[in-house]
Amino acid sequence: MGKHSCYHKQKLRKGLWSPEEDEKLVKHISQHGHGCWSSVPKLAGLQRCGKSCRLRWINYLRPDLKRGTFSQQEEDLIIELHAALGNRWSQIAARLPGRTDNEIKNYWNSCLKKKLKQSGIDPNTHKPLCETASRGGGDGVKEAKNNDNPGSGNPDFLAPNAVNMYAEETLLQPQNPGLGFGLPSIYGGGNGGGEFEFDSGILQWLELMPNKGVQVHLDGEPEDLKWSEYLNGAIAANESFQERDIYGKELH
DNA sequence: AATATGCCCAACCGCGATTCC
DNA sequence: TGGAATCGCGGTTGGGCATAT
Repeated sequence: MGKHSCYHKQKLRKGLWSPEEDEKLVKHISQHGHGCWSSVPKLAGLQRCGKSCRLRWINYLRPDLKRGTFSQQEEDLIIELHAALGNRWSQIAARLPGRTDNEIKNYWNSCLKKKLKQSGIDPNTHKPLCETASRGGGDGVKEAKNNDNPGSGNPDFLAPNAVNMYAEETLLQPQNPGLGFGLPSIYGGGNGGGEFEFDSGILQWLELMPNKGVQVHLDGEPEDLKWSEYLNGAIAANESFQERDIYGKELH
């Protein structure tokens, strides 16, 4: 079978780190850098494996970590990035300074997924739940493995009705030269809105995202909302989502 | 007040990718 | 060039805390 775990090699400590261990690790890395992780525990005087030391440093001890609750902007960005990248937590984390992939992954699994579901959106596909349910979709991480991530090349990735993600045109101007493709539309749909398309410029593209919003159509009039505002509205309108749109307007 | 249940999050595990020798 | 060592990622687990009963 697979490679055996480093924890089996010798009597190494497992579980939560003590303040003393943290102190040793921080002291060692601040003085010498981490170098080769497998040699860190020995040099730092720790009964841990290198892998555990690396994880502890990256997820908890690094001085540039932000910690604390996620801001609304961060939350928006995670949702947007997840829609584009799927469960590529390290890539998502790279776009959120001071946050770790583990932290984002946990936040997604414990909080954002739930929030999206409450708003009637499948957190795996970012499609309306009624749509995914009709295709025999369900829940859970397992599905994410089935190449069902949006942004991982699924050509079938369509959008919730009446919701258009848009990028403000101004963002496509001077500071972002060289973008050779049109306005992105994660959630196309509505009146013939776009399919989910992007090319290798996806990361450049995502740099435009923070000011992007959601366009909802109320009584035929488009209204621009921030993604977070859309989500909150959607959650409030949760109960009738299947029959009505997020603001209670009947579908069909 | 005691117990059960649910949730959050730090840490572990397994595996593919990359680097080293 | 191939095998071993190491790194890094994403999924999963389990301990501890909060809330419900």
